[in-house]
Order: sequence, then structure tokens, then C-alpha cells
Amino acid sequence: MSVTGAGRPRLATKKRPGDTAREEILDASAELFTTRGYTNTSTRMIADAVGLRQASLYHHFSNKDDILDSLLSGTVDEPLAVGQGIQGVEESAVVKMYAMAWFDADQLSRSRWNLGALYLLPELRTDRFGSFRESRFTLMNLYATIAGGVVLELESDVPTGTEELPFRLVETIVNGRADSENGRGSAGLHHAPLIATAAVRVLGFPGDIDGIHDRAVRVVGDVTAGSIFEKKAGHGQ
Amino acid sequence: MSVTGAGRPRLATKKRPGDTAREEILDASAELFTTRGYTNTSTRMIADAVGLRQASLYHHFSNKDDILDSLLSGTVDEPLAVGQGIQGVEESAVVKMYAMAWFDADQLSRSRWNLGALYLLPELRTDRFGSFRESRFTLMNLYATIAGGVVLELESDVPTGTEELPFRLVETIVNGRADSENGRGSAGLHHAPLIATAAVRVLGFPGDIDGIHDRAVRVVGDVTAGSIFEKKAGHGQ
DNA sequence: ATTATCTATAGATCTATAGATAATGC
DNA sequence: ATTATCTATAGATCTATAGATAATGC
Repeated sequence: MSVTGAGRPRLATKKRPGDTAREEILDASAELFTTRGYTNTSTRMIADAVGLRQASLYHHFSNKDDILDSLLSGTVDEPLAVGQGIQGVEESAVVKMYAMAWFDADQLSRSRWNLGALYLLPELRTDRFGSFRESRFTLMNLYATIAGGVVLELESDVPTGTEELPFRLVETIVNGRADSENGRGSAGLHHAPLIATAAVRVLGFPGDIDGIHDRAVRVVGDVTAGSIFEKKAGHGQ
Repeated sequence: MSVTGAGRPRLATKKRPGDTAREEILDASAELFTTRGYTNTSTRMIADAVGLRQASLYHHFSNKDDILDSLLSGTVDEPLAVGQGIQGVEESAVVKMYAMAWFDADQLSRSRWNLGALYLLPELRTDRFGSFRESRFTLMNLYATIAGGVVLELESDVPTGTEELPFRLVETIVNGRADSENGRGSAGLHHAPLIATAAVRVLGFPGDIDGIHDRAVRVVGDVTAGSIFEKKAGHGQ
């Protein structure tokens, strides 16, 4: 499994972060998929970026789809688990909404590669990616449920369908990153609190944000404390 | 130029809407690019969908990039012209903001193919698409300028960077359509007034929307009246 | 014996060009 | 003569499999 150990040695020296060949391949693929496109990235390019022969990839993944699926699942599993944790906490819906949006927006901003840009790939419509789509829709529904709770709690007078917007606002981080990598400035402007604030504002929350922010930070801290998430903080995949 | 006229006849009968071969090719390409992906769509597939031989495409476009560029430019040219028209009108910034978001969100919702889903393609980073990127950034800046005007006008206390959100909110229509085409219900929920309302809400507008909406409809009507846009309404490309 | 790599390659594409052909237009 | 199509194909990929090789682990 590990990079040194059993098996014939590589011709090239290590070029990628990661404790295992699998992680090295995922890192190289994430970079290439997000910068050159999925279909436009050949298995040969991935292998070259890792320092492996093209055929050797198939010892770790049975095909290219497998690599993509692994990357995508890595982006939803944690938000989903954290979101479900937040939902179970005793707090007002506004704080939960802010906490979820803040955590996810922050993760999307800081991850090593902008993998969210792959969510719109038509390739994901095939059965092959059914399980990823399922997880993402579950996360989407969680957002809508909590957003609905906010509207009830505040007795806001918002148009039907507004509950969909917090999730969409979080996703806009992906567009902001993509555009900034395309030569537009606004990278840093899209910080997580801005998105989380907008999420509760569209749901009709008129009050002061500072108090909400502090309570949300505590909620996220409680939910992630002692769990796997602590170690994974900033892992980026 | 026209479908019947000079030139050797096609083997297949017409399969696509459009007055010229060029339009037929654009329509088929738009469908294939959005449903199968750009790189994953071969020139042979496009030709098959039109009812032409693969090589015949090259009489109308010099390569595949040319087709994509033509489709993408078609999606920004009109919003940009209308947006500049709206900017010049004598109205409050809130109304202008609502008008722009409403017009663009409506267009993104109703266009025949969800071409906005192609904006994140890494392929667009090349010089080849510099002109398209330029137009899109100009539109983005127009949004930010008007949003800044709203914040001044209302003396809103919003976080720096919030002026970026109206443009991003409009773009979320693309994600909503993509997800609904992936088997999730919420297609119709994302109507344009919802997005336009959210755009002014995040900028701190607290008042009644109905009056703003009516004034915005008038502004859009004035700007588009008598211009090329009248004829093009709902053209979908 | 097991593992992770390597070399070599079959089979299936895909893009773009060269040159022929069958219409219309003058 | 001009135009829009057609047929044929060169050259360049790209994915995945078969089988050999060079380590470690027992």
C-alpha cells in the first residue's frame, strides 16, 4: 500500500503529496480534472503527473470513472455528516443554517482543488455516479429542511422556493474560485461568513449577525469535536 | 446559406430547427454539449444529430472550438446589451438591480439548452475564448457596480464583497436546471422573480417587492422595446 | 508468495484535410 | 462558377489488458 514497500520500484521519484499511491493519484487527478477538464485529461497525463506508467494506474483504480467518483464522494461525505450533526443540536434554526453554510463554504474555499467545479459534468448523470448524486441530494434536502425551519421560526414572508437558495449560495463559492483562477480578482472576497450571512438574510433574518456567528462557531466546534473531522481539518480532498 | 439552395443535397432529411446549416449545427451542438459534455461530444455525433457527414461541419465552422465560442457568445451578448441599457435609465439602483437579475435569470431559465453549465469548462481558459471571458467579466462588473449603487442608496450595512452576490445568485439558475435534469424536482421553483428578490434582499433592501417588480418590468420593457431584442425574445441560444 | 510496478500492444476512437460530386445561379 | 455536400483517409490519440520483473514479507 505505501509508497515504499513491496513491489517493483518506480522509475521516477515521488512528485505528489500522499501516504499511498492511491492518494498521490487522487491529488494529481484533482489538479488535472479541475484545470484541464475530466474528459480532456488522459490516464497518461495522470500517470505522468504522479511519476508512474500509465498502465500502473489500473492497479489502484479499475478505470477513470473510479478516480472521479472517489474524488467527488470525498467532497460530500464530510459536509453531510457535519450537517446531520448540526441538525441534531439544540439551537435555533437560524444558527443551524448559518453554521452549515459557514462550514461548507469554508471547506469549498479552502480545499486544495476546486472539485466543486466538476458537479455540473454531464458525465455524472450515468448510474456509475448514482451514489454520489444521492449523497449530494441528501445534503441539498438537509439545507432545504433547515431553511424551511428558519422561515417558520421567523415567520418570514418569502416567496416559495426561497428555501433552495442557501444551498445554492454556498455553491457559488465554486464559481468564484473558478473565475478567480481565470484571472479575475475576487478570490478572497468570497469568504465563508459572507455566504453564511447572505443565506440567513435571504430567508428573512433582519437582526444582528455577530451573535449568530458566535453561536454557529460553537455549534460547529461541538459537532466536529472528537470526531474524525478534527483530524481531517483542512485535508482538502 | 439556406438549407435548400446551392450545393450537393444532403443524404438525410432535416433533423434540427434553424434557417441555416449553421443554426442547425449550433442547436445540435448545444444539446450534445450540455447533455454529454463538450470534450465527450465528437464532431461525428454533432454531424449525425444534424443529418450531415462529419467532414461537412468544417464547411461552416473551422473547428470544434469555433462552435463552442459561437454558442457561448450568444449567451452573454444580449444580457450585456440589455444590462448596459438598464444602467443608463433614470431609476433607483434597487429597481435596476432587480431588473437586470430578473431579465437574466428569466433568460437562463427559458433558453432551449442550459448553456450556462458550460461556463465552468476549463477549456475556456485558453486564449481562444478570451473574447467570451471578457464579455462575461464586463457583465459581472456591471452587476457589481449597480449592486454597489444599491448599498450606497440604502446605506446598507453589509459585509464587503456582498456586491458580488447578485451576479452569483443569477448564475445559480444554471445549477438548478442541471440538477432538475438530473432527476431532482425543483425546476420550476427557480423562477426569475425569486432570484431577483433575493438579489436585492442580500443587498439590504427591506421593503415591499411588488412595487419594485412593477417598476423593473417597465424598465426592461423600455430598454428592449424597438431594439433587436424584441424579435429575439425567447430565441434560446 | 504477494505486491506494485514495468513494457508492449490491440482495438477503438477522433479531428481535420484532400479531393470528388451534385445541386443552384448567372 | 459557386456552393454545400459527399467519400476516403492520414495521423494522432486514448483506454484497458496481458504478461514480465523487481521489490518486500513470511
